[in-house]
Amino acid sequence: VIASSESPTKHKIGSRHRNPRGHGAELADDIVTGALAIIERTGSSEAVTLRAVAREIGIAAPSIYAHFPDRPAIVTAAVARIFDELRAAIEAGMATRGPTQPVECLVAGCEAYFTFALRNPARYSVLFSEQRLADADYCRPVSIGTGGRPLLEFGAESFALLLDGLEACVKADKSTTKDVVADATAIWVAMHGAVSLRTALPGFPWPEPEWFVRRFVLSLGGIEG
Amino acid sequence: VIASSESPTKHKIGSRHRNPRGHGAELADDIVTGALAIIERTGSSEAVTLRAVAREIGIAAPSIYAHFPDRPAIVTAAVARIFDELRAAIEAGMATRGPTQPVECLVAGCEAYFTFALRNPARYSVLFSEQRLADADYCRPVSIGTGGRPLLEFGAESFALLLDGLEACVKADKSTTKDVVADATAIWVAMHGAVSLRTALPGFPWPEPEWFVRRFVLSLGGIEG
DNA sequence: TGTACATCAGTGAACGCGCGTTCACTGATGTAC
DNA sequence: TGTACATCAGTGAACGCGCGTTCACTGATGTAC
Repeated sequence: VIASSESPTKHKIGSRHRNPRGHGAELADDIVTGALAIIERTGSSEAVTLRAVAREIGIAAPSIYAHFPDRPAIVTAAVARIFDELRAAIEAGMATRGPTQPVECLVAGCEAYFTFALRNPARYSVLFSEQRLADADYCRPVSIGTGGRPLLEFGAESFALLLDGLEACVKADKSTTKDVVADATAIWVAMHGAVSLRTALPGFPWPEPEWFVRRFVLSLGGIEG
Repeated sequence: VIASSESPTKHKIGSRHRNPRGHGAELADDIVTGALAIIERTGSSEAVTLRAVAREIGIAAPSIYAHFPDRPAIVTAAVARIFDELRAAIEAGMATRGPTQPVECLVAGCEAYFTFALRNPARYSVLFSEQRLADADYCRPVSIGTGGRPLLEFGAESFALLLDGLEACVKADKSTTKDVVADATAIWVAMHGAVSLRTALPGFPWPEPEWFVRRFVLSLGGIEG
């Protein structure tokens, strides 16, 4: 048994320095970052075990308990970060079009959603993974806000961007939809199905992403019907 | 340590009789049935471990190796059964309409798909689970048959029913689609997104299934555009 | 200024568990001679 | 008809692994007096 050399598989053991006094909470950020790295590398949130995260960032496994009560809590924190990245991507996409082009603005936002999911398949797939949502407890009903808008716990801002985008089309007489929430939901689920199946079955002869997005937005959004 | 009483958690240990000579292959069926029971109970194909299946049907774990090389092979066999149930459900749905009602026939088939998924969420969720598809090896390209139809390894008959249904609408001048395969794909992914998100987020204020199905089929299929 | 003490930010060893997999085996049933 | 043998359909014990979780601990840093 060779004991002196460091194992190359445990790449980060000892690479981390103890946080100075009063900065202990910074480890929580590192834990989430480690979890994201594992999700990225394995493509699955199942691989985010306490021990794997500890290995990833070079700490002992029990140290995690000071910051997270259990495994799902780590994944939930990682998901919150991913939802924030997604929202930022959609906002950046929509910002490429001015308020005088509501249809193109909506399409650009949806294309940004699609592109984010295709470029970050591992990150995206965790967001609405049944596995994860069963671990966390998302069976309780979503409360409803003004205008019949559902108040989601996660992804609320992203869904609001979609609702706002479609509503802007209605106000500019570009959409004939009678139920913005229902039609936005239809656009969302269609895009989700497209990206998740595309990721799961990369060998299938998929249409171009742009074709999908435009078709979903225009057909399901009641635009140039 | 109490050793005499049978543990109530291992409900089926010893409940199974050895197959008669020449009927050893029948255990393979029981293994798949056990796997389906576990999928149904846990909602996940991850829970289908060799030991869990063995426990379920009352055999020793190593007995499985005579019939399946590894864990994913069991799940794949279970998935083949589920795809067959799905195809039968779609066929039954489409059979309620005659060939003179191609649009309603297509809608009925898609409603059957939707209903199957909502009534059997655990079974359905395994079919296109990224987890499972990563375990199996579905990254290789799907070959293309006549008319640009993809030749899927699983679910081919179900997808063919959708293609046939939409093509019948085109032939009856009910659909203006220019690309049957692409539009059928759009309908499929939209329905998949709807059922999988509905299952994952039961608390969301979802529209009625019938509304979703009709909207997807008519809008994305180029019917009464 | 010195020193005892409290707190913080973690660690290392150990536990019991379920897992995939291997190995040699068992006992019933058929078959060749 | 008897009997040795081959085959079939499994079993039971054991292995090493990674996991969540617990427990008592360590060592540096700040603080009260």
